[in-house]
Amino acid sequence: MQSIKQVLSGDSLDMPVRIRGWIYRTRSSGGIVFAVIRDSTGIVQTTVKKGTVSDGDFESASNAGIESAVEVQGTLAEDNRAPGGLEIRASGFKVVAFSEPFPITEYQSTELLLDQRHLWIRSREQTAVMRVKAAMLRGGREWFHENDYVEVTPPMITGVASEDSTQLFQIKYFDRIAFLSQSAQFYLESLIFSCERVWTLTPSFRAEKSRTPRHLAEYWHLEMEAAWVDNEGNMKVQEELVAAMLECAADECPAELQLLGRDPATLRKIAPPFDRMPYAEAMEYLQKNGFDALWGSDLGAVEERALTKDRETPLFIVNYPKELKPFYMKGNPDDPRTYKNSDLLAPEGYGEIIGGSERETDNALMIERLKDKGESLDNYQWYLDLRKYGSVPHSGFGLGLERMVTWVCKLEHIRDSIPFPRTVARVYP
RNA sequence: GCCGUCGUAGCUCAGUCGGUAGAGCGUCCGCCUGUUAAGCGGAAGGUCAACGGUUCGAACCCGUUCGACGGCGCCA
Repeated sequence: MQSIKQVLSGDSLDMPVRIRGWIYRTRSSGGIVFAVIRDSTGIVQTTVKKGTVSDGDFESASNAGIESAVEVQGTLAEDNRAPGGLEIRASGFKVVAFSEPFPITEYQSTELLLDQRHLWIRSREQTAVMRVKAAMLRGGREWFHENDYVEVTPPMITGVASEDSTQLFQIKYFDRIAFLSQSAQFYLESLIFSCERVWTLTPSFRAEKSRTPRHLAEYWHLEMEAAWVDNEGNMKVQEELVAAMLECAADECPAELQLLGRDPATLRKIAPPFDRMPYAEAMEYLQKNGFDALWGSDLGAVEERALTKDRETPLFIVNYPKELKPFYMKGNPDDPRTYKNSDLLAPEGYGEIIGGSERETDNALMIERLKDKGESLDNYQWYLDLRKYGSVPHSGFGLGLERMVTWVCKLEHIRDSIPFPRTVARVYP
């Protein structure tokens, strides 16, 4: 048994081959059936002629509809009438399982594709996205390994909010209430005192009622935290990691990227260092371009698009005003109105993919900020402990994996970057 | 939370002025030995999202509800 990719790329011409997979398209013309077969690696046309195969096999081929599981043996032949110029001329055609009429046909609405998600993920586009995502993850994991980071496993059930607590999913936890994690950051910060450099990949849950092409209620969060690293060092990690993920995707999935409309060469060109633009400068740029960009206002989707739509490489926006960011970021001595933090914006207008900062080490400052926000200190006691016992400068960030995939795969909506998207309006299938 | 669009055959949609419900694709049957999500002939397939109202008469006008999608804000 061979994969379709092996059959098409090897030296199988005029040789006997055997494949198995699912019928992708089928047409018949009396005594000849054209069945295009799909497996996880590609598609190829097979031709089944009456008289060339057994009558039973011919009847099977005639009756098998789209998505029927089949096993075909035959000879690979060159033929310019075949899509792609190669086809398998069958000597045997076995149906492993006939398919009922497939619900997804030529015309599809968004609603149908979401309702039939468990079937739609068989599509070539979705398959390509999954492979690109896997390659990106492998590139990232290897980069962390080569740079002496320890992969750790924080909890996903938590009793404390690291962001706005209205955005947490509540769960029943025995006889009390707990929350689904929206960030592993506090746990990673705890772990740097032993491992020094840690990273993790976990699901994060956000109960924001966001209805946009950039939000999921459940997404995969790639987070890193490292001791002895300042904000600039934090950005170096980000750009090297992103470049490593892009390189692996370009190396392992050139065909998948092409299918999705992404030229792998544009990814290979992206190398550190990425441009750094202070928040203040970004606001000036926006004002010159007709935006009402006042100091202290956040960058919305439109602003992020304006800043990056003509760029081919990601852009760091650094030193945001304190009122826009959470309490645990390190103050910026060069401009006390701001933090030592960065957001990384994807190019081509795809928006924010990473948020990170150097962390505050002064408990008094953090307590003051929490009180200003009206937060109860009780939830943060263990976190504040971390600054009492040998606190060190440290930094970290969180990367929204699906946001990065959306950019890399040129997707219109983040839901296509994950097989079973969880959004405000949908938990099925 | 706010703004907007849409619910008609399995799917994608049309449906004029309020007057007995339409097409293409898919399915089923028949024909076809080079098709490119083929072609030709035939058949089956409908709670017009739900409920209420106006009217002699409602897919169409009005109201309510439900569902889906698009956008904003917030975030990764």
